[in-house]
Amino acid sequence: MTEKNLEEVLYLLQLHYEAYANVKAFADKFKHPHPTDTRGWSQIIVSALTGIGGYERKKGPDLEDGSDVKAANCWDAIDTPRFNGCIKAGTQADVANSLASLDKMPYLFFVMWDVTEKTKKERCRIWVVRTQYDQRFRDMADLWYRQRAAGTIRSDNFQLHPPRNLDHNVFRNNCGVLEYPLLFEAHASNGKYSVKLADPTMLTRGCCKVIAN
DNA sequence: CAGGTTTCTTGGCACCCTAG
DNA sequence: CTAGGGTGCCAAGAAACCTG
Repeated sequence: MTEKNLEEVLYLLQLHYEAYANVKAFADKFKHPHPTDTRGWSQIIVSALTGIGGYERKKGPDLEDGSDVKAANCWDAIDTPRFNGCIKAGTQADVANSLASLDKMPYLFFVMWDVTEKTKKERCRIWVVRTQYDQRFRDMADLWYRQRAAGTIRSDNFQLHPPRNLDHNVFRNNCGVLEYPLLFEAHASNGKYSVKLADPTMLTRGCCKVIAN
């Protein structure tokens, strides 16, 4: 996460914002959803930030080192945005349905677009979980996998509820309420982004903290 | 408000067909 | 036989829909 990385990320965030802002008037006028590709933009921005390239073939992980990127966009969302399918379950992968899926993955990145709590500035935040080492996260995932194995949970969709339009870092679900390591944050003021936080130590030492169970 | 479920889109890939 | 085009199915992921 060098200055060069941050410069590139800012440029991409700016592109993303302008693409959104420019097309939104037309999306509204013709009553279509805005065509921003949250997944695609998020993956590129995470690569720009961390230097970890994409996984060239589309199936499998998102990044070349086996990491995954989850994305959610609150701008003009109809429903409550959240992170869907954060950990593998019910898929064909041989490690699906257990913590083994986390052992194969160095990082799990969460990218969310929302607005700041008080001033309502457009914002992009990126959290990172070190899936192989983060014991609090693994405990929570393990609880979910065990409830699913036991039939208490029937869904394959592991969901996390992020802090939408709120200035904190707590993601919730019934298996654990944790504070997540914030890697990056940028705000737009009058349509111009600036970096509010970029903390590369989260890639080596970040850990979730238990807020409640 | 959490979360289960459905919808919609995209890309990979196997398979089939045909022209050369 | 081989290269290339066409097609249809499957997996994945985010957003929307819905329920208690």
